[in-house]
Amino acid sequence: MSANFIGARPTRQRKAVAAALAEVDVFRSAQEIHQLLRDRGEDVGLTTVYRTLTALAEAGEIDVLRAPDGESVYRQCSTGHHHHLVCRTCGRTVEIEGPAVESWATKTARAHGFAEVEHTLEIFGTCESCATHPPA
Amino acid sequence: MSANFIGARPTRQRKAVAAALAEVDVFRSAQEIHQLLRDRGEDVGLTTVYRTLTALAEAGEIDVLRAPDGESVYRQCSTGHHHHLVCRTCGRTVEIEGPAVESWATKTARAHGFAEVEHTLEIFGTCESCATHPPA
DNA sequence: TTATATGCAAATTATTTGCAACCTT
DNA sequence: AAGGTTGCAAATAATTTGCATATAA
Repeated sequence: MSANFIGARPTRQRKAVAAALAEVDVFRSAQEIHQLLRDRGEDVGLTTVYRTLTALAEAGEIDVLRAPDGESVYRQCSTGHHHHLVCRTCGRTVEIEGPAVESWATKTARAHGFAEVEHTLEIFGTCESCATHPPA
Repeated sequence: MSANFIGARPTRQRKAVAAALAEVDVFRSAQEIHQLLRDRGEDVGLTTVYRTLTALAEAGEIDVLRAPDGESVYRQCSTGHHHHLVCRTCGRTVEIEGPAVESWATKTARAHGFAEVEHTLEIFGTCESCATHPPA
């Protein structure tokens, strides 16, 4: 039904943020996206970038992750439950699934008397490309 | 060899922080620990609490986690690799192990060409006690 | 028109750092 | 005495909020 847009109004700035997210398979922070748009001449206020990302995340259209340094980073992902395999050097991300892990997590939690179980799982490593062509 | 202490000097404030950590099986933020010590009359500067927690974490004596709101929270854990099952209501934490998940994570990452693989995994739920006696 | 969206500036919050005074060895 | 340690105050940094202005419908 709905276009893949945010609220009721696909404004220039919202389209710009959405477009930036659509281009890469890397988790990006609000600050990075803001800078990226600025570099290409698309001026969007930092506040608006934050608001747009928050809205998209709440709508479930993008995934949020906490970078190890505490920044929130965003990425456009496929729908449904999945986890991430992230290159700690270039940030390239692969979506992965692990049905066995899902059931194990739920089972383990229940065994300890926990209900309404959720979990987070991220895998970090160095991707082949980064291992081969180390950064400058 | 080493006592379970931090740097070279077991000062009053470092002991106080270590003691506070030893008392509970809950992840606590620096701010919370600072307040807790203050309440019991053990005055320790917030800066020192931060520094002590950071040092303990780097020494591997405590675990750090990012609370969903971005705060860093700390807890004294057993040594060795493990994960956490955390009650989202009271914060009570159970340490869990999942050998199958470990190998799955590594295998999956390698299959995608990733090396030097690490992972993070936390399970959240509502513990029995909190489900039974809901908070005020 | 009219509610929604934007963006600047100011406020918040968590954490870090400069630096002088202090305490442990 | 000598160097690690402390803590206040100020500095950072990411993110949020107030509010007047601009804009999509």
